[in-house]
Amino acid sequence: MGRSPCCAKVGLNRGAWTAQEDRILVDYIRAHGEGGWRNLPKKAGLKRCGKSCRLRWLNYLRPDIKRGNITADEEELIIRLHNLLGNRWSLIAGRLPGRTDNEIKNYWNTIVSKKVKHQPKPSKETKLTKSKVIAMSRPATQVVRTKALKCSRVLFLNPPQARPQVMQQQQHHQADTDPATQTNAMPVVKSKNADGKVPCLSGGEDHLATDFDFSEIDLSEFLNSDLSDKFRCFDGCNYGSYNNTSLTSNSTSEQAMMFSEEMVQSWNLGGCAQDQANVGSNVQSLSPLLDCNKGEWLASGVI
DNA sequence: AAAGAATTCAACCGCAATTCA
DNA sequence: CTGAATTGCGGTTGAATTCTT
Repeated sequence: MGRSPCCAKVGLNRGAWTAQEDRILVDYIRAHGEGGWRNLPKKAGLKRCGKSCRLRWLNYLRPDIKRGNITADEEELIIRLHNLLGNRWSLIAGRLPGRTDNEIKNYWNTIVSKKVKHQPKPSKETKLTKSKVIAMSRPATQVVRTKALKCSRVLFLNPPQARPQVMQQQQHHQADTDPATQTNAMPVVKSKNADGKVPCLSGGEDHLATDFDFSEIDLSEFLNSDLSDKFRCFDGCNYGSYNNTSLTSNSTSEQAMMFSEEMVQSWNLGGCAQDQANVGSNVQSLSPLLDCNKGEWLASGVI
């Protein structure tokens, strides 16, 4: 016996939604909340398939939908995320508040893919960030992952130990409460190999930042390679605590984002320009890959 | 101004993943 | 544990709109 259809399609409206249908759907969801899509049309009095109602709500009627053109910053982020994640539109949309997966998918298919296709390879003189170079110089078809993979462990870069000059700045600004100028305590995250045999990506415990060249890591390639399975990630409960953020295996993706962003800010206080660029690029590249679902992490390419 | 071509994007479809009984 | 029901996702379609000739 095959799967039963999501709804009886006979007698249902199809095609573009009318203003009246929109109003009925919005009113119903305001009163009863989201979910129960299968029975929603009958209860709300709509001659629509439940799936259609869900799609209409998520892609168009939701109050937090952002209207207007995609900005240049958003486009850059889309390109970078697509380079890392492939056509996983919902994950990409999750990093662009107010944008829907459908919108981003359409935008990519109509605008960005053409731009990337016709993008000339950057010359040595062209000043581009590492992420831009990665995004623009690779074919869009390199990463093809149609579904997120669930993993039980997560790859995480071992942050460098605090540099002396950063520690001084940090003490200097300790009483500063202005968020625009506030500096944060350096994160101290120790790698811990469970059996001591599997190498940690950072190169081992107490590895100094100066000994570790972030520029040698191409995170997206790493995550998509067989190597990713051979490296051990942090297996302790606590990946690090920092300011008010503690990153654990139970952290939400928002906390992971905040954590990585704070680390970038903090690292950017010290080190040479190249260090800052490399660290920022790698950590920011990593954060979109992190997602949390009931304590289990999702990461592209790491199983 | 009109016709055809090209583009855009909302909506649909089928399948996979997840939840539920 | 199993199978059905439900939800979510990405690919595709086609009507509406815009552009070009």
